[in-house]
Amino acid sequence: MLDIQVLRNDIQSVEKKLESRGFSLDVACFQALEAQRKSVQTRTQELQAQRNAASKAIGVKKGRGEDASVILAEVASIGDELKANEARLEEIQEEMQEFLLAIPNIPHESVPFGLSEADNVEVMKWGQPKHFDFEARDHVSLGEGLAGLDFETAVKLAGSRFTLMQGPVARLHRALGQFMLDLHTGEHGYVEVYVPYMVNAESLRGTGQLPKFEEDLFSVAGGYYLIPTAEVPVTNIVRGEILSLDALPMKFVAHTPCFRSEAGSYGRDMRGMIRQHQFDKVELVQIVHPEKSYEALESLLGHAEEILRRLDLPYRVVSLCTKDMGFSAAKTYDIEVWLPAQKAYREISSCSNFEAFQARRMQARFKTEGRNELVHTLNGSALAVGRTLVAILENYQLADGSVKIPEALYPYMGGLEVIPAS
RNA sequence: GGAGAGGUGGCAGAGUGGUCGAAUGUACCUGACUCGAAAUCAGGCGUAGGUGUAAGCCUACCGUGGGUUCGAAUCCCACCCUCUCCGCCA
Repeated sequence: MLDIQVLRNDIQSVEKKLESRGFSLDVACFQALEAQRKSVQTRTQELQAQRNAASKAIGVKKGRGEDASVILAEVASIGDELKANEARLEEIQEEMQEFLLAIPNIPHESVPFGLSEADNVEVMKWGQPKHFDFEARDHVSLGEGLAGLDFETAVKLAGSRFTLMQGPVARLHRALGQFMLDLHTGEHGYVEVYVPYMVNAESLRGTGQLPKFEEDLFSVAGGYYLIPTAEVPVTNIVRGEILSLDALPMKFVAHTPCFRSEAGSYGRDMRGMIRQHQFDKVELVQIVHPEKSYEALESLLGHAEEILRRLDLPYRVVSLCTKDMGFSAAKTYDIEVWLPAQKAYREISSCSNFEAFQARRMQARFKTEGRNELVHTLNGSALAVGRTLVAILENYQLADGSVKIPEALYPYMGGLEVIPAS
């Protein structure tokens, strides 16, 4: 959510900045609402003050045993107008809230301008895409050859966009989650958290998934939603809190499944486990002082990259352009890993600084001299576990269809160094 | 699932229709005293919003949402949550 004061004072410049992400801000609507709000609110508060004064006077008179019928008659005449004004004010404020909740974040000045994915800017590249002296197979073919990935049975169990993993491949998947958690807690200073996999609507509003993107979520009985990312429960830890200055920065890591309806992506990535309704992810979240958030974004990105380096997987980092960024982000880096079968870099992590956008929705603040200030929030995948598994299968494949285990994972694989083709 | 108790400021804890945004204690901040500290004394100390150049003034908030009333922390209704006991369960 944007600061309403900024909209009041300088809506033109906000409009211009949002244009760069392809969002057209309805300035006239805002100004009309704001004008109404101002007059109705002023009048309402005036009437409330009158009523309060009269009620107080009645109390005083009655306390003395005097007659209060004159004032009572007076205050009765306020009643209807007050009620009407209060009701109207509430309507206007709700409308205003809805309006504000639907506005995306303003891109940071360092974000490249662009109107499509093609305008994303490559920031750096690490490692050499491997070439094989045989035709590289994709993870679906490899996984089935290892008796490790079974999409047909997953369809029977649940439907499309689910995976059944078995044997060493299932173990490799588990190993990856463990490896990532251990690295971030052991070397990068994150506190491991275990969180609910279902959350309420308020949490989703806090991080920006609601009210605009309900169709991307799975909702379940009882008013809960399955989390689309650990970002939601983890970031909402600080919702409604006023933190002490020395509590910052807070750094959390969580390994959770994520559930996404993938509405609107029919036909995209239907093959394999690139795009699933359920996938595991290790998520980093930082709650930081506003002056430190861009520093924090770079370090968080580095923490995610470190996983790929230790696994020796070639990748590149791109800075998303204005149009391609998510709703809540002020700046986003994607990390893309090399997939030999697709001969392309594919997204495996997304690291974003939300500045105060989520904090304002959540009312997450910290105490400074004299007043309370909104924190900045950041998060990033480090990494998407399923896609990392895909990357390992494809990058570590051997000519006979067996797959080597990255050395960093040996301790987690009980000595297994190669998953043999069956 | 059954029975009971309860949700008030950072914490503890009063307040059951009226000058209550809320006593008191404690924590915290400032000042005095002190060589310094402790103790003591004085003052300050919630959040959000409106309005104003400002000082300030005003409004809302006592789990949440409704209702009754001139007036609600206090009365009524619904919901949420916490605790205790019983049952069940990983």
